[in-house]
Amino acid sequence: MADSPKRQARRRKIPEATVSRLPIYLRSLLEAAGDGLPTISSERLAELSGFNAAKVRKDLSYLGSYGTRGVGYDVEYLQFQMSRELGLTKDWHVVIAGVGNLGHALANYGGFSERGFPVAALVDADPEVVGTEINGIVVRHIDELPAVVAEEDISIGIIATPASAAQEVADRMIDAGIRSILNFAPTILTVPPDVSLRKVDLAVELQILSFYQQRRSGDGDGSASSESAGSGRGG
Amino acid sequence: MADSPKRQARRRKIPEATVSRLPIYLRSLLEAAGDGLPTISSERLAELSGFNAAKVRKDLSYLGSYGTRGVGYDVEYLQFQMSRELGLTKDWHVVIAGVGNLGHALANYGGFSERGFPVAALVDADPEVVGTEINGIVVRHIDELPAVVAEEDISIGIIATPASAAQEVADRMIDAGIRSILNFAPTILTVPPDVSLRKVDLAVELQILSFYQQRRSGDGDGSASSESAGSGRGG
DNA sequence: TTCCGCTTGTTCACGTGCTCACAAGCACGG
DNA sequence: CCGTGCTTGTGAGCACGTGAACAAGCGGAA
Repeated sequence: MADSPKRQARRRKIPEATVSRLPIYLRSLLEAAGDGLPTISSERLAELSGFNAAKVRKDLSYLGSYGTRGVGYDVEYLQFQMSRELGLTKDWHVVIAGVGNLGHALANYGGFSERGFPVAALVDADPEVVGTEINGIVVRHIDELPAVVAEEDISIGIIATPASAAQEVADRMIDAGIRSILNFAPTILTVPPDVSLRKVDLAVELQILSFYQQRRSGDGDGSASSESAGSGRGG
Repeated sequence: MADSPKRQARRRKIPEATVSRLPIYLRSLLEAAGDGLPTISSERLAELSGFNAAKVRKDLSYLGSYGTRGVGYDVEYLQFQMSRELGLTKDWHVVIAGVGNLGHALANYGGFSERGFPVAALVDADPEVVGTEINGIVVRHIDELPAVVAEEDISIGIIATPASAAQEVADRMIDAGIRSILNFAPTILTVPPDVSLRKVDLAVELQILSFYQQRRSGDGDGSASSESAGSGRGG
């Protein structure tokens, strides 16, 4: 399907805040598709995704004019366009570095493959675990990373090592050609500007919750709503 | 130690973006404490935490004037004040709902207790797993949640169930008196405004990485750095 | 005491993101 | 064909977060 030349706004830069919401919209569309309705309004999509309708419309407008006024958005078509934009038309192979508690769980977690991110390899530095098999994948030594990346066509690296090893693992991943890294280790990583880095720190999330709970207990103040998606719509 | 009455800016509301960075600063301070230096400059703290010095100073100023011009911040004192502000002077007991792959891993993950969030209870709906023991904790049935919360003095709930069960589990947690929830299920939860909700969606993080990688491959454009907190930061 | 170097705390200007409000535009009925 | 109802797409104003720049202020040296 060629680009419809209606508007030239296509392919312009999409705000970071919008990008972080696109996956939520996509998930909501999948839900909506189950209802059998051919189209969906921005208001309904807002309900499903936990944002407000105006934000939904503005976000979707960055992708192009895929809606029909008076009707809504074609569910299937929007789903396709969004998948394409997010690069989900192909699978992205993932390597997990560090097969401790967390790495082990991630390797067994089915949610990745389901959503197009199959775990294709596991690496670790401990000779004790190298060679063991998890969920059908044999753990290899981290020294073999460049070979593993090439063989398995890896694009994304997940760091699930202790904090002390994280930076070195990141460096090795980058050397091996990986340009997208998801870091679970509770430490700050430094990467070149052409590498995308995101981090998930479980303890930090709990500490943020702790802050607001503390405030609520201490003050008589009631403002404690957190952030994105899901904060209470009192309805 | 009573509040110094120098400035009345104490106890003012702290921006959400700043709150999400406080745990990072605190972690950096712990690192810095290992160096033995009694004080730390905003520049050094910026280096350790991955932000810039101006942001660090502004963030810290929300907590009060705890620095000394020409010298820096007293590491130990700042650490104490920040812990107090984050509510980390006491342990917060956590219950994990859903003992599947992820819940199991979280229960075994030592990082929580270490940082003041001991996992005090596990609940599940599956009679098959109720009664089994994980990391010294016996899994109880989710119907017992109110009793569990009372007995173990639980303040924070972690949802590690399938998406389909997440909303009901959240409702039950709130009924049981929990006011802080961390959601790992890939779905939008609705909670009353007096409940804090944060979410971690692993697949979403990968999809965001996928977006930037896709862009880099497709376009000749090289802008892809991320580094949000949790929204997100985001961060 | 006075001067000097250093680092904080704060102010200001800017950019990004969010919300509101409404014109544009499509489908459908008469 | 034309009017009506409904929903998108977008422009403008506003709130929030960020970065640079600088005055305020502390400690130490002379």
